[in-house]
Amino acid sequence: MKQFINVINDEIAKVFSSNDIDTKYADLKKSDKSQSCDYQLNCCFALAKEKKISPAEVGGQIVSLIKDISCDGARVFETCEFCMPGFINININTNAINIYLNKMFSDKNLGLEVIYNDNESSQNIKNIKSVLYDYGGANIAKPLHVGHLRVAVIGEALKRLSRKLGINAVGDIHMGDYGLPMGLVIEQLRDEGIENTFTIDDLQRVYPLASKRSKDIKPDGSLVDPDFDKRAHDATKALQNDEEPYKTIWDRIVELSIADLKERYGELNVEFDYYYGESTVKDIMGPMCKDLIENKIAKESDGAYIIDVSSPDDKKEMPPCMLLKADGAYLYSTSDLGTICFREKNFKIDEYVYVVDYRQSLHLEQVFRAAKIAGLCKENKKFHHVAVGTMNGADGKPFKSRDGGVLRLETLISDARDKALEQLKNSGRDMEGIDLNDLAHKIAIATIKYGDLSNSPTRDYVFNLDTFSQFQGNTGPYILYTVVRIKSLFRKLGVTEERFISFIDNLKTFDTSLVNNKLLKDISLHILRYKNTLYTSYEQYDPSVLCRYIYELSDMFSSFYNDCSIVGEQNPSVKDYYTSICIMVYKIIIEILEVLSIDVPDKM
RNA sequence: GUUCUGGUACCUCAGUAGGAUAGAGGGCCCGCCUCCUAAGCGGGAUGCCGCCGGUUCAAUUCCGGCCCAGAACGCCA
Repeated sequence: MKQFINVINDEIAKVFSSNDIDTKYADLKKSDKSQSCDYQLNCCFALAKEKKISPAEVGGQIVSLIKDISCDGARVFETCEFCMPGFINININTNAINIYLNKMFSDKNLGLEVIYNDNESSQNIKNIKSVLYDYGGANIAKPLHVGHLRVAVIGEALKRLSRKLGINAVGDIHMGDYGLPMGLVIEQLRDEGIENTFTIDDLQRVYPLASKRSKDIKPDGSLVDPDFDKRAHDATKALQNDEEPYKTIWDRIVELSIADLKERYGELNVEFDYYYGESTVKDIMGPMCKDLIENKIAKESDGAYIIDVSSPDDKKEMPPCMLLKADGAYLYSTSDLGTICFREKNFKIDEYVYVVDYRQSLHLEQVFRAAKIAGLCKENKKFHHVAVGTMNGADGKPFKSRDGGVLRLETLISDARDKALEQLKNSGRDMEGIDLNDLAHKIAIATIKYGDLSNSPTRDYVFNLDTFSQFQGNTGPYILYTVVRIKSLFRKLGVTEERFISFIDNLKTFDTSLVNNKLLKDISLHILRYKNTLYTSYEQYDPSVLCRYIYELSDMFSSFYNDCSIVGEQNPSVKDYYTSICIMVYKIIIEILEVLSIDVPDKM
């Protein structure tokens, strides 16, 4: 189903083409001056130049050409006039808006269809039918910290957004589950004699201990415990050869860790389809490297093996991708390339999206190029790196715990929960029969996730719990509050989901002269931009577009809520109209919160 | 050193296919509950859009240079 604004643009384009005006100018823009008009057409300057007449003359001609256009039997423009120095200002007819709203909400999918069948989506995403999101990066045996928050939350939202648009999307956590850290942990567990009985708490305690033990040096620069470091290396190698008891211990580590990760990510409503890790590709890397060396794709350099990934039309210098260390050991790039092999073999993917810290931009660029050069995937395979910025503290530096260490995600969530609980208690509201802890958790998650998602993914942002917890402004709690108020209205009005459609049906025939409310018109026009907003968000890999959209919608709705008594409205026809506005706002916000994977309580 | 990213209100940030008086939120000041959740709503003050040049009828937006901040740059992941 075509979007309202595109329907109008198409009508304008028809008129333009039969009057020798380039149809590219049939492009309505939301007006910056929303007080005076809804949309504007900015083509007068360009056309004036083209046709060598004044903008005013062009404007006058265009106005007379388009002012009477109609769609679905309804006149589209209420007003359409030229304004100096060169704008055409347009007000949309409310009746046309209501007819279109009815059409949109009568469609169970709100007018969305599969993106690659859609004549409105841009060329570069049209062919995308399946996307794999790589967005976890958690490490086995290590607790999640704030650094894991952004990628998880953004990745999950992008994955769900794809699905909303009919694209087959899968998420892979791509765990760090192999290599030296494993050897360190295993040896430490063995030293403590708990290699068969350890718990997840033991693991999280042991890792920093073992890491420190292997690195501690004496004043003269030599290791305090060289034996331990060597044993850890040996254990790592033994594990790679599936030797016992290392294999059994490692299996237990993985099992406990995945269970814990599922629970932790679950608190954030983040779930992965696959818990693959570096170990998944351990048997792929060897043959892959051998093959690349034999085929001269990887070349020897200072004992190591590298793949030249530079290209003649590079504007910047592009260092080679390193495949093997001089001692023959694998690197990050090796496992990333192995992972591409694995995914190509086991999935049918049109685009790979890596939601990973921006500091890995160069590394990933090298890997993507190397994969193509090495023939691990097709030359035209699409790779995209969502270069995620860091979450900073008030000082503008990466967020730290109070004592200056890495802040655990758990701690962050529990701080937010405490804050929510405190706010609930201070609100003086009747919370009879409500599970306060559950509610506080929902608010906390909304606070944290929305705070993160509402910022541009590729930029650093300042995390401030006090700001994010507020009920004013573009915050999670404010959005939740808006939805909860609408839910409360539905209870008062006796409106249930099943009855939504009957109210929507009334829109078709509603006598628009009964209500002359600019706010309601703005809300309606905003709702009609839903599809376009999802597309923009998808094309830009940016969930903050969705946040801004529902914030604006919530903001307008709150004003409406304040201005008009909905439950108390006397005219039944107007009351139904108000109700349908509530329903539409509610549905849109709920759908987007589902994409952002933020739960909404019934009351708060 | 090379390359990348950013510099917009006191703070946190949008925005611009070049265009009409540059936008939000917080904070600050002033109003609004006999009425659906006031954790809400309305109003107000606040800007050399980093600096200098160029292109243009028009530049915060495009181009060039510079300054400042952060980041990446072969044997860590």
